[in-house]
Amino acid sequence: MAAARVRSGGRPTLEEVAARAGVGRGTASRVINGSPRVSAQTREAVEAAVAELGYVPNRAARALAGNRTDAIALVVPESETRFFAEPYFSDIVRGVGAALADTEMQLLLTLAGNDRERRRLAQYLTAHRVDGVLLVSVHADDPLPDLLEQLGMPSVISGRRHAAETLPSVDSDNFEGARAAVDHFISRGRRSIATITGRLDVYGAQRRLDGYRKAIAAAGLDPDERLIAPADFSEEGGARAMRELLVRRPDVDAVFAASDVMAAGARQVLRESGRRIPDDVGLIGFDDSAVARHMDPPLTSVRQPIEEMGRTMARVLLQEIANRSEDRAGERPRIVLPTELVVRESS
Amino acid sequence: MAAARVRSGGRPTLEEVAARAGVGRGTASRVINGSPRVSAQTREAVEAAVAELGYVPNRAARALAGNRTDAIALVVPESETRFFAEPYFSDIVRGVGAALADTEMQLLLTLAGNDRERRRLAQYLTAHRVDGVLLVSVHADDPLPDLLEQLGMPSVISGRRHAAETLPSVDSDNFEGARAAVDHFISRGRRSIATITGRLDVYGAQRRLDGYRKAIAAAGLDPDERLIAPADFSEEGGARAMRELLVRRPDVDAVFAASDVMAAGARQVLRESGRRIPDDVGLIGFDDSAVARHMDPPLTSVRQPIEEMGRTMARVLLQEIANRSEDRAGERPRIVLPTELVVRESS
DNA sequence: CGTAGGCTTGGGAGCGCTCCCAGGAGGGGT
DNA sequence: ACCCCTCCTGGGAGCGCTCCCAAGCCTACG
Repeated sequence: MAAARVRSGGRPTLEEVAARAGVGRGTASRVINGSPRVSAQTREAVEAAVAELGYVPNRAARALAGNRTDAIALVVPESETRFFAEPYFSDIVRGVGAALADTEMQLLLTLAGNDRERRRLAQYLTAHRVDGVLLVSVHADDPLPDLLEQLGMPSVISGRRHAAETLPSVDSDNFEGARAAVDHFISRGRRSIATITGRLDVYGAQRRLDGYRKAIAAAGLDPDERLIAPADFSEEGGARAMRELLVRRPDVDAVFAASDVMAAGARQVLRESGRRIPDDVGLIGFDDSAVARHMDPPLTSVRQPIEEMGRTMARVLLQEIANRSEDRAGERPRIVLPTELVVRESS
Repeated sequence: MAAARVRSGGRPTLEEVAARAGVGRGTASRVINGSPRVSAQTREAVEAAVAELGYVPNRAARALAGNRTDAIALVVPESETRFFAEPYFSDIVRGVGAALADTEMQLLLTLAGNDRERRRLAQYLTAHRVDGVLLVSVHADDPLPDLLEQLGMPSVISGRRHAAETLPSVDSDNFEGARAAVDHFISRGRRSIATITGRLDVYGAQRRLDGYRKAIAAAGLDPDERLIAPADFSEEGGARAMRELLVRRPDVDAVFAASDVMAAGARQVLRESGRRIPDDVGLIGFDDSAVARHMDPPLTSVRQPIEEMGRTMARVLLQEIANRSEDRAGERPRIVLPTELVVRESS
């Protein structure tokens, strides 16, 4: 008895839609998944039935039968606190969200602070089945990317771990951004240009330093190592580095900090030392975050198109997922988006 | 041939675990789900097999068979931008995350700005099957809560829509918080105490106003309506309201703003008008957010235990879900958490 | 007029799990 | 010694869908 199988309560199933449209289950499925191998007439009938019944496919059933989940994870190596504090992450999420907006794809946020958690995560991700993973703010010795690669999980990384990144990646042009900042100082007649670096085990931080060096060298300035102060992307770290710089080279007349937050720390120290910005010392940050706009004076900063990076990462990942299921050989895209110097009063 | 069913590639299934442990599928399932009706010996054998095979249950299969998803949605009526900008949301998420940490429950963030989206969302949520929904920052005429209630979806609301809220809710004591703020002003000898309200279609904002009125009346002060300026929780709104207040009652000597952000707007205007805080005018905010601590002077503010609200909401929701599946009658908990006045220099 | 080939179509098999029933093994009471 | 419970256990049924095979239909061509 076919009718017996069509229960009336609860949510409609594919079977019910098919019955209503007077077609088979397979055909109904084809229509719903946009297969071209359906006659126009049939398609219409099924679509009508879907509308009338308010049918929405059951995600779990789909996942089970189709061996996919229509979900991707964004893995952030941070605690909730920092995740929400850093505008970087929210911009990424916004971009990813935008790229996924007209997709069925669902976004899972996964915060995993330490390596142990991240190791477990790999298993977890493959078991709970997401179709792909976006990795953000990964440091060089993170085990997760390799684990995911071994497990054959499509992944995209923001930035990269090192020059020979094997995963598909989306990065901004840290090198050129840094160079532009230093060139800007040079064009304004600054000569003792220092830099405060981020953690150098982060590839992007290294590239910013490379860009700084390149610009100094290209201008024929003295490449004094005392003008390079390492820090850790934190405000306090920026302040500490600035103090060192003032001791080592009191004549410094420009500082390129590898993040706005570090620039904020540096600014504080410069103030306390009685130096005026930009009159005595020019200051440039990196990220062009809200911090930069609200600083006093407003901070010149290298803008990264973070939201676009998020959008691009999502697109690349979707492509990777499609490639894999079609068994096509992927060519591991490695995308670099341009940065832009936003000039304000601090330089 | 039993062995034929046990494929070796891919992730292990329950069946494989059961075979390895030398028990039936049902028994293995019982162990994994912590049923008490298993002998200690059997339990050990299964647990060993799980460990050896690195078995992790397939979520989709579970969801399909068990008609549940082990996932709940946090629905935020905001765009990504505001979601990340407001510390309120991050605290809620942190609390919810904490409550869910040692659960299998997964958290889905769903941002839906307008009513149309929210209407679709109800269907979406029931179809994609989450087990329950957390609603945050809902305004009085939002269709979503009623829709969810009709659909029988367990839901918990933060704050409430009106005095006769039907959904389980977790709120902070807005009334007492406001009253404490005004009482504090009164105890310091302030007499012309104004308030800047939030959007009054938000129940909490209304209650803060009620608390203000109550305190004014209790102290026998003149309840001048010109001391009440409505705004919308935004910084700009706070500034605008403050300007109005200064025109209507230039003698104002204290302002209770229904949010820290509005207090920030008010502060700006007070400064511009040449008034000193707290010497000429006392200022108190609401939320005790980071803004309050970093303001100059540091802002006295009414602290809401937002993170705890998140934690409580999650707990209540888990209870609701459990109740429903056990068909127990729920008594619709309505929880109100205490607020606390954090006194700083601005008052 | 026969047949090959292209389109559509229906529906069986199976994804991995939970639910539940029935059956076997003990244990205690009379 | 017998019966009735209780406790554990195995495995069938089925969740709603996708995949895929085979069958039906039609057109076009020899």
